[in-house]
Amino acid sequence: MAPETPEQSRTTTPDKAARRDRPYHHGDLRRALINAALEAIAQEGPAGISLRALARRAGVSHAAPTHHFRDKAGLLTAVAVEGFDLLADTLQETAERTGSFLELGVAYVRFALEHPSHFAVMFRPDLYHASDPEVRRARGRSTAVLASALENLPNPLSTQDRDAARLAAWSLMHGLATLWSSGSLIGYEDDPLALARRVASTLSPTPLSPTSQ
Amino acid sequence: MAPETPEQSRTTTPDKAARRDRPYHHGDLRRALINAALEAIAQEGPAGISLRALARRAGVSHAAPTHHFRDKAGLLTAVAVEGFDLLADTLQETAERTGSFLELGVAYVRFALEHPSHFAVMFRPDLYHASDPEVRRARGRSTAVLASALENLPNPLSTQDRDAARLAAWSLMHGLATLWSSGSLIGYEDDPLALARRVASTLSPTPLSPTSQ
DNA sequence: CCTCGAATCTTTACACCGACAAGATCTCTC
DNA sequence: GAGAGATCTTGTCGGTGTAAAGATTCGAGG
Repeated sequence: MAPETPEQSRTTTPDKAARRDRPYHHGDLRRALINAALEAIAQEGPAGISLRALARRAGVSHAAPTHHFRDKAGLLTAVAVEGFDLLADTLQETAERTGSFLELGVAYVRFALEHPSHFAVMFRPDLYHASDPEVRRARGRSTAVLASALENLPNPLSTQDRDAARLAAWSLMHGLATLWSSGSLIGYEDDPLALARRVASTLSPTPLSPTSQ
Repeated sequence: MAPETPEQSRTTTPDKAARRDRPYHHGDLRRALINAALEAIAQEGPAGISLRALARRAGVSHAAPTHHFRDKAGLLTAVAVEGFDLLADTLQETAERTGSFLELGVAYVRFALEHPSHFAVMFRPDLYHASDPEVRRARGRSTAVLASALENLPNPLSTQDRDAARLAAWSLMHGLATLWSSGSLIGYEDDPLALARRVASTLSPTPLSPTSQ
């Protein structure tokens, strides 16, 4: 790595390189740090990241992150907030588009697969400031969307215990996503989304929703 | 803390104090470190523990753990092994005693509640040496017991897709246990075992097994 | 009993990390 | 265009994981 090029090109590769001719202000260090964190978490897990390494990766000094996130937990708090908002968006969109109970479960698992770094942080409140108002808001939105979607859907669940049924649906998909992302599902087939469909069908015996494949 | 008492009392409180008159060899440092780790994990999570703090707690120098566990991940590997063996024992005993599908699920959740430190490590392979032969053995035993127990039980599940049903049962209880221990279940009732019963009943609509309360 | 190798523990050292404080540089508003 | 505030740097401190080398104790074989 030799970023000795003295030309004043602005943001040719804004993500990866640590350029020395960078202007004093990074431009969007906050986002760059979050992105670097997401990449690092995907590779080494949330416990393996270091603020200093992320700062190096973004081409800033080791103390630069302090001002954007108060501390390491602050950075992971931002990741959790982003994750819960993303999850809420995904669930809402899926519920409105398909109206299918099964597809909602699949969407939950798909979120865990497509955003593994977010998912690895969100449900680990010991890693971030769980009582931060932003994270409370985002988490609340996420659970609210999930609850209302399960409420308004044609219910394949035995209506005997509505609360238990909702929690069962959530637990089922969360458990599957967790087991998969922890690598505990070796020996099962290798397509987790197909697994999600088969598992979700166990809860809702309706053969297939006509709204989607 | 001033353990300056020069009396040569041997092991009056063998667990907690860091006594200076301790014999050069600890006696069972390995177990003491694991126990200290379990306590610390229960309080601060697996990410918050430090080998040096555990060594202090056990009253030995900071490098003493190296010989028993190769490194920090080695200590957590031992915790994971112990956890998987404990889980296998619990599940087997429950299956043989009650023969109830519902009770098996409840036992899974109960294990997560009664051994939170073990549970917090077991399904986080980025924290330990997941390919260690001992942990492979213990994990394999655990899943084998679970599989065979679900196989031999009177199946309340739709037999259409046996594999999916087994995975669904596992995912359901694992998800519930995970969500609970991450504190995501605020707003539900406060007894997780009762929750487990209600959730498990969602999967198996048989009202109640007569073998247990 | 005694000796010597191996197991266990200590001491020392090094690089890395998170957090803090103080100063440098840039930006933006009035 | 000047100053206030935001952003980043440099320097520092205690703590941590790991490795190497030395001290102490145990235990097996003479």
